[in-house]
Amino acid sequence: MRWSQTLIPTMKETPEGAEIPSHVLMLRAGLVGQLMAGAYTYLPLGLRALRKAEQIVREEMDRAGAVELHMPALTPIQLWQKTGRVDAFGNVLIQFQVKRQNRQVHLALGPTHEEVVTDLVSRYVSSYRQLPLTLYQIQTKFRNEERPRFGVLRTSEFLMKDAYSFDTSLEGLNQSYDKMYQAYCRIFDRCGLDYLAVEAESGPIGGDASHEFMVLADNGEDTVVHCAGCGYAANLERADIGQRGETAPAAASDPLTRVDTPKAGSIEAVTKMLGCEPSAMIKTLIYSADEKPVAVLIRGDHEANEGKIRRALKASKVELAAPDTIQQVTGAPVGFAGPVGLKIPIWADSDVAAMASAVVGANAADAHFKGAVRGRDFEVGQFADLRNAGDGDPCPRCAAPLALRHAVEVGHVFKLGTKYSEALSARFLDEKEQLHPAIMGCYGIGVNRIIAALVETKHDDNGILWPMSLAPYEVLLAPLNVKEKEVMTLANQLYEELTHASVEVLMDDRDQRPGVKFKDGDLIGIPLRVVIGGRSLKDGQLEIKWRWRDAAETIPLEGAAVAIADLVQSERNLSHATSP
RNA sequence: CGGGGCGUGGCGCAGUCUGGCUAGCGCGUCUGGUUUGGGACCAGAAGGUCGCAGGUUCGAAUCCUGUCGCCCCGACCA
Repeated sequence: MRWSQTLIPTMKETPEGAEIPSHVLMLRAGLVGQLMAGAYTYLPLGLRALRKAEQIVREEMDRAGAVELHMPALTPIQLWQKTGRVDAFGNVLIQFQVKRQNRQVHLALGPTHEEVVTDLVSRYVSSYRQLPLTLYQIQTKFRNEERPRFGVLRTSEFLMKDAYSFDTSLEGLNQSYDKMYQAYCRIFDRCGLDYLAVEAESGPIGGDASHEFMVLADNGEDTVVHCAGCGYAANLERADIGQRGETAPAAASDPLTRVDTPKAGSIEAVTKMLGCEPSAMIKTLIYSADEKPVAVLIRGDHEANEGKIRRALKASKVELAAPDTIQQVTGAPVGFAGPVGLKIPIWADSDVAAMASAVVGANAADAHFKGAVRGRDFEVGQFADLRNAGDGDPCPRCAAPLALRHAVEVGHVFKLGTKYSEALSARFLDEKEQLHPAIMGCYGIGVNRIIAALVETKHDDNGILWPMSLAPYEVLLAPLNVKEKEVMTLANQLYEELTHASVEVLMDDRDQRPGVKFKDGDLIGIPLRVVIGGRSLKDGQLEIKWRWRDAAETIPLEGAAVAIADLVQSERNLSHATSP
């Protein structure tokens, strides 16, 4: 492609509103353009990178035995009603009605396709002989994000590879899952991403096992917990915490004292007023577990984890109680709950066990207790791990300190079980003529996020550092002065030769000064730059430079196309190990 | 949904507090010329409903009311 004939609107300055590197660079390099919040046009350069990521995903899915199909993004609302996900998705599901002759048709844009694919399988699969089967598609998904952000990292419309496996047994599911897991590793390796496969919460979608593929990045929305000692890695939502000293509280001599804490309904306000540390306080959170109130005690400097609470209580639904429930249960407004005198079941995080005496809410407006001692002033029904891990907490496997890191989720695999196959009657007959729901797994990759995560993590001060596998073009041909006949004759000849050798070449044929071409070239990050003109040409040489190296080299003009094509080929063959 | 910030030629900004000539600056664009190894220089030119609507005023980019949009923090996120 000749630069003058395509659209690569590079920008010298950072557009207003772009803050994180991927957003800034994708806009500045002319990869994407914004239409509105959460909706971006993929410009020619960005689309090429996206297509490359898509193709890598497709190749590895095919290699893993998955088969591609394409389902409609337009779906009937009834399908979502059958599985109860109209409510589960809520405002995220984009719904609308259209008129068809004399009736209204209620539709939804697919945010994911468990329903559609399961419905499909229920129509065509009826025998164990047809299973296992893994179907996938690469398609635009629609989710009405409450708040799109971070440029292309979180948008309302995005390209997703979604795969669904159907098996006759749990062993089968495990095999299908492992195949996808391995395929994901190959995909992200080929894309040159530094990723971590972490244990993840499978969420209300159901299922018993789940992994997320995370690219570590400071601007990532997710938090993962990682143990450098043994390699344990998990999403913060899911991360277990190692053994904590559940020692009995020291016999405290402090009396239980009621103190006035007017309007201090938060940990921060109380610590300020009483001059104590958050770690000397106990937060008393009133949850509604399957509609029944329960108190959960968490040390003041810790964060409650609803998933852990739900599992500990063996409840199917847990949420913070409504203010009026709290008022009714504690006799106080939100912010002043405490365990002393509470009549509902009391659970506590393990760390609460080791607290000698604590500051707690007094179950009365504008009041707290100092010197509350477990066993004397209140009792805890049961202890469990109910909080988020923190930096330095012990690893659940090896007890080494855990580290918290931000990350971008690029892929997610999980075992679904039979939730959808039961709801939508995707059943098969086994060899004993028994009817069973298919056992499902589902596997997603955010294709746009591959690109955004790559840019986010692989750049320098001058621009993007594409790996060969995702680069919009492999070679940037830069004739320094397009008005010199000799230079352009050579450039055109090289362009033709390289193109015929199946090298993807972008030729900067703009009538611009060298500085402009170099700056733009670095910004868009094409791996190999070939300069024609100037000093080197006088000596019968071309200058070549890898984007990620500081120094340029020269190669003889004679046989240059072959030499460059060889360089490109060898770089293509490398894994990401040597590219950035 | 709560909190904060911002809307002025294609891009980045000043001007708004304290209303007052023809709305400026840098980049980019166009024309002509000189240049050509890290975002050149000279001369000339085009390009604006100051987000939108209403109000106050002799007079509004500027003050008031409403509204739309974008960004950030938080809540939410199968």
